Parts: sequence; structure tokens; C-alpha cells
Amino acid sequence: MSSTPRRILVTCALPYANGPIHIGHMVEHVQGDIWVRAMRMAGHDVHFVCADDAHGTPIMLRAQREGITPEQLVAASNEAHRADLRDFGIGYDHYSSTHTDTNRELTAQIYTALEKAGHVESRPVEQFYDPDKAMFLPDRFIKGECPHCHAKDQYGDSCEVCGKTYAPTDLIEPFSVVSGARPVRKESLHYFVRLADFEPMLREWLDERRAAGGLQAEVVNKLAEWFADGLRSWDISRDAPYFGFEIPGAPGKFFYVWVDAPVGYLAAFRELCTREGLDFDAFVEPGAAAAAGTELVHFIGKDIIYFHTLFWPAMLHGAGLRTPTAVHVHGFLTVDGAKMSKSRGTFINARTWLDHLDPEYLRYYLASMLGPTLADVDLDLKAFEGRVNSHLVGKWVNIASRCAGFLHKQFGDRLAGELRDELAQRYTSAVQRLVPVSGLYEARDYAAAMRTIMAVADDTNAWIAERAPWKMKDEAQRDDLHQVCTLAINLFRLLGAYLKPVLPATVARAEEWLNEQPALFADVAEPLLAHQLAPFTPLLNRIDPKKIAAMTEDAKESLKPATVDQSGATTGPRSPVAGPELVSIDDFAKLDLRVGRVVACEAVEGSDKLLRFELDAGDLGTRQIFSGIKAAYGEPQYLVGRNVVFIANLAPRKMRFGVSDGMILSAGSGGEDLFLLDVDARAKPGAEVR
RNA sequence: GGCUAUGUAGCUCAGCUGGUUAGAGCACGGCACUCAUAAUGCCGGGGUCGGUGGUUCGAGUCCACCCAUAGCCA
Repeated sequence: MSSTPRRILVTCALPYANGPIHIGHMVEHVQGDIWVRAMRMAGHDVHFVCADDAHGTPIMLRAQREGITPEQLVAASNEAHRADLRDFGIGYDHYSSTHTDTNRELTAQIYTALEKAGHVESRPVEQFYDPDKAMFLPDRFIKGECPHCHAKDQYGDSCEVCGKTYAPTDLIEPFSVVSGARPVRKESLHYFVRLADFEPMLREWLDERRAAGGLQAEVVNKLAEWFADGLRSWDISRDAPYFGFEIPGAPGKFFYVWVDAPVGYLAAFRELCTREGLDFDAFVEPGAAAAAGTELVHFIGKDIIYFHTLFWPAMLHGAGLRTPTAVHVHGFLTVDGAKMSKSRGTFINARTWLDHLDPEYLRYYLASMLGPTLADVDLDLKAFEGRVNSHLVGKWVNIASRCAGFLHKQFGDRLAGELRDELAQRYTSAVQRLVPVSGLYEARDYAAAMRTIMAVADDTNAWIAERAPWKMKDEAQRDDLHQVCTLAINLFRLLGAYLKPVLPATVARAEEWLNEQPALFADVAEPLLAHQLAPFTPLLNRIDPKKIAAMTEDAKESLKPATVDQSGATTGPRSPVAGPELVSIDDFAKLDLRVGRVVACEAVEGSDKLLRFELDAGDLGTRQIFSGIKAAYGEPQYLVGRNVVFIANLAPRKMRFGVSDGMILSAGSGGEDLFLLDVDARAKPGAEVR
């Protein structure tokens, strides 16, 4: 660890603001996050940023449909995305949005530089136009009959029945998805970046990056194909109405979302620099970047290679900025061998996962599957359960768990002061086997990293079995017992350090037990000796298969019928992922949520589900509410005196047993899995919940 | 349709520039152990390496064609 730390800015592709984060997105964020954590543990200086991709026609139309402004839509989405990513342990230093002033300025700056250098041209383009809505229509917003197989109701770019692709102009009986009107052809002036200007520069960049390991061989092959076809100019403008940034000096023309999306990487970083006093130029200005040796690393999915390896380096170079050091491309996520499907319950939103399962289970599974190639990753739910239980609980945690008892009872949770030669050597040899794992992380071969770690865990368990500490009952063997436990726990700690990039929260719990926090891989090169541990508590529970089943059930129910299946798509206007509808703050404000104190509660005779509540609602008086939670609360008398949350302005409903005047909120999937929301006892009955 | 990638035991994958009877983990079967969250250890069954044809003394490893899967076609 004597070499100078590398300084790296890392990004993941920007999730589109028109929909929730799902486990397809998580492949990328987990891959990026593991890399960042591993590089930091190797001693490097890493900044990790991301943002929402907030612009484009789908966002604009969706906001219209919901009667809110695009800004409101994007803000609500941003909040949800941040929470989902945070709860999955994705440690962004800053998570922004492309709809910021910083990004507007930076995008304008880059465009102006390109324009000044003569790389921008304009020419009229004829496109479909919705005369009712008075707007140009992207291909995905035109439907009609497939010209090949005559399937009805197919999108403007390809037929989902026969799989053929075509131009929207080929459709029979085309209609606008937005208004239903028949689109007309209309001409408009568009702006283009002449990509061909950058071909020599791009070829050089590719060769260099390939040689330096910044681009995978498959990606370079793909690019060779594109070069062979010739680089066409890139249409960077869209006509109003469009939710985005207006092009400087071109009223009524807006930047295509793919222009300001990648600029969002830098804008997000600039915001981070402002907040933390970092040197933005050292990562962005070519001279300063070269002098400082900084790196710019992007993690993306294979669907957006074109944008990140041609447009983006060309834009940066043309604007006099540094080009990316590496673009790491991953494949898509399938579930049980198929594209994520809403009807099968395998289109799983991040939040749905979090409601049922520990996110670190998914992080480990993905790590065990991810290699450095573009191969798709399959989440086989049966294998997922087996692997996590076997590897994490059965192998790794088991090492600690099977020795902790001896250490606690016999030695007051204190490790031996030294290891005998043979055992010390055993520790050193384990360290030597694990040192390469740091390099495997760097090479993004997490699957190989996990295999290496688990092989050491296997050997450790075999060694413990061989030494059989449970047989060391004589006083004469007491020291042997202490030696075995001390080494085993040290190996557990060592393995934990190398698992930490994947399992930050679980390893943090292990560190609480171990009573120390190694920050670097190098910190575990020596064993922990004469050290006091905390009493052991279980670190990680086995996965209950019922929870997986409950999650897929939930995924079926919580999602509306499929619109477009985009299992691995990460960013851009082609990813209109449907999810629970967003509501505006005004919608939320319509609900009158209050605190109620239970003054009486009893089972309702003649009903096997209902409990009758009487709530003290302060100013609102006393309320009678029936709630179907008897299966979860079989002894209702114990609920008297506690605070609950209820909807005070729900229309009263007459039931067979009386009038229910409101609704009490509880969490869970139903039946026994229901939990009343609690409010601290100090809250006054009738208090508003906001 | 064109192009790119992938295709090795039930599952996930290792197999470097071609060279002894093709490996690992999970799953499965048997045995052992009982410290550990029915955890662990030992032993075992299981593959004509997608198919066909070719190059070679010799191919999972090279070539051609075909099939399947995924993706890209701005």
C-alpha cells in the first residue's frame, strides 16, 4: 500500500425519473458501489456520484397526465430514488438530478464550445407531428398496424409480435399515443453534432482505453462495427414543447435528453465539489487532470454503449474537457431465466425487495454472479436462497458462531495474546490467498472474488473440524482451545474485511462484535490479539423462503399492468418504466391523518376479521372505527392506551356491526403480517400527522 | 434482416497462447460429528464440453457452417 492513492471519480448511469428503481437498476448500482468501496479499502481516493435523468417527452407527458408540473414529478421521483438507493447501501457521495442550474450551465457551456468550434450544423428534418397536441412525436409514441405481420397496436419502431423493426412512417393506420389523432408529416429545423469530425480522436481514445483496460474487448468489437458503418451526425435538438434545457441561441429548440444526461455526471460532481471544497478542474480540465492523474470511470449497461463511448467522449473532447478513463459495461438482469415480468411477480421494485428481504442478500448474490463481461446476470430465486444461506450463514458467519461460545464461557470474550507459530503461519497464508481479491474487485471479477473468499472459509471450517475444539475439555487443553478460537475468529475477521465492499452493513455488525473497524484491506494483514470482544449475537439470519414468495406476490399486486418491459435499461428516453403512480403534495394534503388513543378495543362478535376500536381523537371527539386486523392482534384488550394513526376524513362507512368512522393505518401484507403504526406516548390525541 | 456476444455436470461458473483419465461451488446420495442459525467435515453419483464438418500426431481450446439465447442497429 505504499503506492500513491489513485484519485477517481466514479458514476453509474442515471436512472430515468419516470419510474421507480427496480432490481434491474440494482445490478449497476451494486456493481459500482462494490467497486468504490473496494477501491477505497485498497487505499484509493474515490468520489461516487449519480443523478436522476429528469428530462424528455415521457416525463413531460406523464406530468400532464397526472396534473402536476414536470418539476414536481421529478422532485418526487428523486426523493424516492435516493431513499431506495440509500437503503440498498449504495453510498453515493452526492445524488443529484439533471434538472439543475448547475447542469443547465455546464450543458450550455459544452454546447457553446462545440458550436464555436464548428461541430454543429442544422438542417430541416421531417417527422411525425400530433396536430391535436401540437407536438412532434418520438417513435415510441406512435402506434399502428405492423406493416409485416399486420398485428394491431404496435409501436412506431418495432413490432412486438413478429419482432421486425421499421420506421414509424411504415405503419399502417398510425395514431398518436398521446391524443389518438392521426399524425401528420411536418418539417422542422434540427441541430446536429457532426460526429464524423471526431472519428480520429475517437479511434485514438478507443485504442488507448483498450490498451489500458478501460474498455472491454466486446465493447471495442461493437465499436469497430459502428466505425465500419460510418459515423453519422447526431440529432441533438427537439422542438418545444419539451421538458429540458433550451438551446442557447435557438429559441423553441431544446437539447435532446441524451445531451444533458451525461453532462449530469459532471454537474453532480461539481455540486459535490462545491459542498466539500474539492477541486473540480482537477477531474475535468485536461491539463489539470493529466497533472493530477485523476480518473473518470463510468459504470453503464450494455444498452447505452453508443452514448458513452462515442457521443460522450466526442462531446467532452470537442468542448475541451477530459475524456473518460474507463467505461465499464455490464449485462442485464433476468429473473428465473427470463426477462423481469410483472405477471410472474419478477418485476421487483427496489422498495418491494426492501419490504421483505435484507438488501445485502441481493448484494451478495449479485456479487457472486458478476464478472467483468457483458453477460446477463440471472437471479434464480431458488439458487439465491441456497447460496446466501450456504455461503454467508453456513460458511462465513458459522466460523464466528461456532467459536464464540467457547471464547465467551472460557475466556471472557478475550482473544489470546499471541498465536503459536503454526497458527500464525496459517493466518499469514490465508492473508496471502486473500490479497489478490483486492485485484479481483478492481477487475470487477466479483464472482472470482467471492469464490476465493468462500474457499478460504471452507478451509477454515475444515480446519476447525480437524482440531475439534469441542473436545478440548481438559484443563491441559485450555490453551489449545484458546489458540484455535483466536485463530478462527481472526480468519472470520479477515474474511469479513474482504466481504465488506459487498456487505457493508453486515460486516459493520461483525465489527461491533469484534470491537474494531478496519478501514483498509491492509489493516487486517496482522491478526487481532489480546483483544476484548463484545458478546456474540447472530449477525445474519437465513433467508426464509416464505419471504421470497411474499415478495413476488407483492410484486404482482403492487404493479399495474405492463406497459413496456425494460428489465435492465438504465437511463434515457426509451425506458418508460411504469410503477406505482406518483401523487402530488396536494393529493397527500387531502388526507387528514391524526393520532388517536385507543380507549376501547374488542373483537366483533360474528366477524372473524374485525376489531372494534374506540379512539380518543382530541378535538375531534371519540371515534368508532372497525379494522380488519384480528388475525394479527388476537388479544385486543392489550391495545387499549396505545396511540395509533388513522384517517379522520375518510367517508364514514356503514357496516353490519355499526358505522366505521375512519381507517386505522397498519403496515404489512395482511393476515398475521400486519402491524399498527405507533406514535410515541407523548403525542396528544387528535394531533395532525404530516 | 445485418452485426456483436454467449452456449462446459440439475444450477452458477473455472479451464492461460490446443497436449496425460474435463475441474470447483451449490443442489443430490451415503457416512461422520454435535461447537455452531438442521450449521460443519469426509466420501460418492452425475458432463460424448450446443450441433455438424474440417485443420492437427492430438481440440472443450483453432477454422467453417448450422442451432439456441441475449443485445445493438444511433
